[in-house]
Amino acid sequence: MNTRMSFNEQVYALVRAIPHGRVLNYGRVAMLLGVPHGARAVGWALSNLTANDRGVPWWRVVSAQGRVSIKGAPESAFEQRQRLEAEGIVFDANDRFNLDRYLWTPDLPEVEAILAQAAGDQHA
DNA sequence: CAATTGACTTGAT
DNA sequence: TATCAAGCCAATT
Repeated sequence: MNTRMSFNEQVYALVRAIPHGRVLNYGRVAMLLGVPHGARAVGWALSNLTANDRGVPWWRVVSAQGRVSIKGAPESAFEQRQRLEAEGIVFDANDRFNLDRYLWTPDLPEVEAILAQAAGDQHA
């Protein structure tokens, strides 16, 4: 076996595991995947999400500053905010929220299990 | 194989 | 606190 998932696929697998009402910033996703400075790569991966990848809660991935960040698509940014608010996340007057309060902090073993299972499903 | 592109981050101003 | 410039990375061309 050892069907290695591409970085993008690993990103999708991890994002899929983010619990309802919790969030993860781009940099942390990269870090959990073993790439400490791959934040931009994570953004690139999510920007390439298509209708086929539905099921990936992309709105739970935010900036390290506690704000939504979708360039060139104000509508999508608004949609992201609405989805987050629907899950209980409260924004302040500056369109920001306390990241530490909603940040998902999975254990490393947990992350590995998630990736391993995703890789397995893909194989099957 | 080099250049380009982005839903990022951080440190300096 | 708000801006700006430089790093950093995977995927695409």
